[in-house]
Amino acid sequence: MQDALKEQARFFRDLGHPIRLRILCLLLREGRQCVCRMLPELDVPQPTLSRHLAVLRGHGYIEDEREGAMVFYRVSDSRMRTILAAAGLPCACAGQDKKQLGGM
Amino acid sequence: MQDALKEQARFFRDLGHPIRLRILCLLLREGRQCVCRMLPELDVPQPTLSRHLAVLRGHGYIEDEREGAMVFYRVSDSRMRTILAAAGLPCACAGQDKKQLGGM
DNA sequence: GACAAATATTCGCTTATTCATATATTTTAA
DNA sequence: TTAAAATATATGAATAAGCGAATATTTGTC
Repeated sequence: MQDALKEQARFFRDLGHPIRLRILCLLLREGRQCVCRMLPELDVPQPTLSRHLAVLRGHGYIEDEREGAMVFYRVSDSRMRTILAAAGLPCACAGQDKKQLGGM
Repeated sequence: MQDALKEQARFFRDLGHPIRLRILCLLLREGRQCVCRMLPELDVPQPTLSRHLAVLRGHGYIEDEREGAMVFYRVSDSRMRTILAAAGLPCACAGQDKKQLGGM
């Protein structure tokens, strides 16, 4: 019962980092993106990006698909767009359409 | 420009604590509540509650009104109910009406 | 003014997060 | 099988966030 609360709290803490917010915004906008293209756009050290991706992936907010040497990520948590938009992040309002593209 | 992101991130981090989530849920449900009534319901040490209230107050999510020896709090951030509901917190769905009661 | 109730703040300590640097893994291509 | 590109993980140090215990502040009452 209290465990649900702890999980909700972790959810918000996971969102509570500028780089992770930028990753989510980027993915919501683009729908699907590989790390090598996020890297120059986000302009952070590669291990840093990778670690933040691991946090988001580890808790199920994003999913990865390997394609050859590249790994593509996309947002897999349906709450994400609504929450980021409700919080006032402009990124989360746009790109709603691209989400279906790139898919199977 | 990046400062807005840092502020958004802090917003989520501020939400990222079980006690603070419980405080917000309680206030959304009750509309307005004094610390002395939150205390038994949340069942945490008084200084702990006070510190978490200070975090929420300091960043403008809640507002306090002193009435004699008691201090009443209420949610002052309009995003809060939507966001907590979108994140799946059940508390945030109820009590929508009580918000106007207890007013001046 | 003295005291009690309600609330807030400070202090030292512990735990969690984050970062930078180095290194490892996986895949493609030669 | 060697090399290079893409991505991930490990390590140790720095910073932030948390708690309990003690103390301070404000208000009402006598």
